[in-house]
Amino acid sequence: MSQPSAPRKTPGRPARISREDIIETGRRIVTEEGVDRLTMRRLAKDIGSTPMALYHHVRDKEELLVLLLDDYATRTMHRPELPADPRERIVVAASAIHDVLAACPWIVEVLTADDLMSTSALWFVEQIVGGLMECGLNPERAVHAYRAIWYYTAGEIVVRTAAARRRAADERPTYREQVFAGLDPSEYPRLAQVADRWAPLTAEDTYVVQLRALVDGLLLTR
Amino acid sequence: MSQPSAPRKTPGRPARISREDIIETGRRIVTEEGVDRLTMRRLAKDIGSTPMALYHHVRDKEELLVLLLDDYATRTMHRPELPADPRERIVVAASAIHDVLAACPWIVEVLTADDLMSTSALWFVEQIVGGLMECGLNPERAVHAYRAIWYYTAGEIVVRTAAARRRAADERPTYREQVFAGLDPSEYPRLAQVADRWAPLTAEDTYVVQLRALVDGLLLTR
DNA sequence: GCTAGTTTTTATACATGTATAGAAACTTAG
DNA sequence: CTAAGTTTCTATACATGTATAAAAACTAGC
Repeated sequence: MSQPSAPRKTPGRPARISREDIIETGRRIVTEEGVDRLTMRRLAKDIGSTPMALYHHVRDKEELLVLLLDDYATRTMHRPELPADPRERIVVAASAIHDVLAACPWIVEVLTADDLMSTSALWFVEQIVGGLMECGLNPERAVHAYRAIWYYTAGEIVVRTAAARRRAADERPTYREQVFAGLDPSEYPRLAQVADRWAPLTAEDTYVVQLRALVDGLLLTR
Repeated sequence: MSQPSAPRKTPGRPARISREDIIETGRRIVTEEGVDRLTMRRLAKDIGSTPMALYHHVRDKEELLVLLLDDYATRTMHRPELPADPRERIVVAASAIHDVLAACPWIVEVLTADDLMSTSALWFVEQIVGGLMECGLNPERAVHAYRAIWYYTAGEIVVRTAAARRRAADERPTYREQVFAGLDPSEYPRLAQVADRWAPLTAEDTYVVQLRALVDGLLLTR
C-alpha cells in the first residue's frame, strides 16, 4: 500500500505563481483601474512574471475573465432571505442574480459564457428550479423554464450594458435614433406613434416587471 | 436660388472605395471563408486598398460587422404571411427574427448591439408592437413588452451560439459539467435530481415554447 | 495657373493576445 | 552523482485592430 500521507512532491519545476495569485492581482487591477487596463503583460508585470507564464494557469484571457467574474460573484452574492411563496421566491432569486451581474461592468465580455454559473450562483439556481417545481412544473419543464429566465436575464444585461457603453464612447446619434427619426408613419404606424418615447422607455429599468410576466407565463397551466 | 441639379462635386480627394465596396467584399469573405478570416488587412487587400483607408468608411471593425449583419438581414428577411390572431402574429414575427439571427454564425460579436435592429427588421418590430397593442397593451407597456421579447431572443441566441462555439473549440468537459458532477444532493436537491438530464435538456430548442409563455405572461391582465 | 482648403489614402508604429521553441528547476530511478 | 522525465517559465515572433502623421488628389477663389 502506498502512503498518501507522505510528503509527496510533484515532479517538475515548482510553480512560482498560482492561479490564485493571478486572480488576486487581476481583481486588484480591475477594481482599481478598470477592466480595460487588465492586459496579460500588465498582469504579468504586477505579478513579477512574464506574460506567457500566465498561460500555464489559465487557458486564455477569456477564462481569466470568467474566473474573475466567478470570484466577484462569490464575494458579492450572499444568500438572502427568500419569500416562502415559490413564485415570489423565483422572482427574488432571479433578481438577485441579475443585480449582481448588472453591477459588474466587465460583464459583457464574459456573459456569453453558457457555463458561467459559478458555484456561488448555484444556490440561486437551485431556488429557482425548486420554486418552479413547487409551482407544479415537472423537472423537464422546470429546467426549460429556468433557461428562459436565464436567457431573458443575460439578454437584458448584455444588451443594456453594451448600449450604455456605446453611448458613453460616442457622441454621435445612434443608428437607431436615425432610423426612428426617418420613420414612415404610413408603413410603420405603431412605431411612429411611440418613436419619440422609444429612447426614454427603453432606458427605463423594468427588469423585474417583465420577469414577473415571464414567470407568470411559464407557470400558466395550459 | 441655387441649382441643386448642377454637377456639384465635393471638394477633396475623390474616394476610390465606398462603404458598399467594403460591405460587398466583406460579405464575400465571410460567406466563403468564415468570419474568422475577415481581417481589416485581408479586406483591404481584396479591395485593392490599404487597411487604414477602410477607416474612412467604417468607424471600426464592430461597425463593419453590424453593417454586414444588417446586409445579411436585409437579404434574408422576407416578409411572411402573418396570422390574423395578434397573439400568434407576435410569436411568428419574433420567431422570424430569431431564426434569421440564429442562422448567422458571426452573430455573437455583434448581437450586443442595442441598435442592431436594421431597417429590414423594423417591419417585424412593427408587427410585434402592433400585435401587443391590439391585445390591449397601451403604447408604453407594448414597448416594454417588446423589449422583453427582444432580451429573451438576444439572450437565447448569444448564450446558445457561444456555448456551441465553446464546445466546438475545446474537447475538455465544461466547467458546468464539472460542477454538476460534484453536486451535493443534500444542499442542491432539485439540481441533483436533474443533473444528468441537464445537458440534453438545455440542448433542446424550446425557443418558441418559452416565447409563447413569455407572450402569454406579458398579455395577462393583472 | 496658383494657392488654400478639404477629403481620402498611405506609411509607419504600437498595444495586445497568444503560438512556438527551448531553457530552467525540480523529482525519481539507477 | 547522473540521466531521464516532468512541469514551469522565458524569449521571441506573429497576427490583428487601430492611432498618428503625412502625402496625394481633388475643388474653389484669386
